[in-house]
Amino acid sequence: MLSKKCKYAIHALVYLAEKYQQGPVHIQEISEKRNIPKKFLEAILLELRNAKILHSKKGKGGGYYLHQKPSDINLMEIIRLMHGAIAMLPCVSLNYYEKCDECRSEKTCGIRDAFINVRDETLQILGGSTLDKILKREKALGAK
Amino acid sequence: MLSKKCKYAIHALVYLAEKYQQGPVHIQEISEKRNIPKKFLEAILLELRNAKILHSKKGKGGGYYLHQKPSDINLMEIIRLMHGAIAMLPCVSLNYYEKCDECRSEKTCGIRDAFINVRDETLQILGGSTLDKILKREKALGAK
DNA sequence: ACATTAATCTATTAATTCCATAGACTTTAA
DNA sequence: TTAAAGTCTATGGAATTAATAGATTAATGT
Repeated sequence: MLSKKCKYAIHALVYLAEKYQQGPVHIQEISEKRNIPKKFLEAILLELRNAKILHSKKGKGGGYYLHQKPSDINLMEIIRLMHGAIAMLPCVSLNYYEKCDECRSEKTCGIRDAFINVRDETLQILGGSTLDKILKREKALGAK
Repeated sequence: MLSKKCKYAIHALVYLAEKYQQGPVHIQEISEKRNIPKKFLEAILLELRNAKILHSKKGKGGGYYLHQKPSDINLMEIIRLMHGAIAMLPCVSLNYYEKCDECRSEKTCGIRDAFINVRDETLQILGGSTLDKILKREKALGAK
């Protein structure tokens, strides 16, 4: 299951995608509109900013806004950044690889194979889920 | 990421599949051969037994053994039992459904769709990964 | 009947991760 | 120069996960 942090990040980014090219949006607004604890959201947005997904502007009239186009930001990268590995086992993770300490030999492990397939399918789907697609879908479903 | 408990369960079951129809195997042996803390393993095997995946026999010559054929036990059911939901969001889980409290409306949520696809692909793969296939693969890869 | 073997049950503790909040500091615009 | 808003550091609590300890129960062979 994804962490709250990660879900909050996705919701916040979708919200910002909706306001793309409309100037900075402040934390307070996102926090209220999407029911995310403000202080927690601060930390999340900061991290997204350090990852160059968001830009920010301090002071009056400041706030956060997307650094990239909504069509260039996808769920795969958001999840990797905010949650960590996407794979179900550390030993099949591309970005967060670690040796499974309960395994004897990766070469002869019959279990990894299935999890490699799961990983690849998952990356495929999440990598193709961009913010603009999510937004389009919400509009099609009638979200206000 | 899967919990250790779940990984231990998978390894123990593969070990027992290897000894299928060769009589009860005791906890101690599985624990030693697969580097699983004995006491922790006890609890795991007990749970698998309560779920009718294993049978047990007490006393001298006792131990655990598969209740079903290795071709009838797959990773999907093991994970659901030992780890919980397979979906990445509670609101798209088939067996552990819960409303996402940070979401406003499931009907108009543009995010769920991708996670439903991930879930379905994952179930497909894990559901087809049976103990006997895992064993065959290990033999093919040259595990002793 | 008895001793031994091995699973079962009940508690408890330790470690880790996750979620959330507090408060001081910095930058920017009006 | 004052108010608005992001930035940084630190901390606390809750929940979950991992592991251990000790007593009990059941089956088996002699």
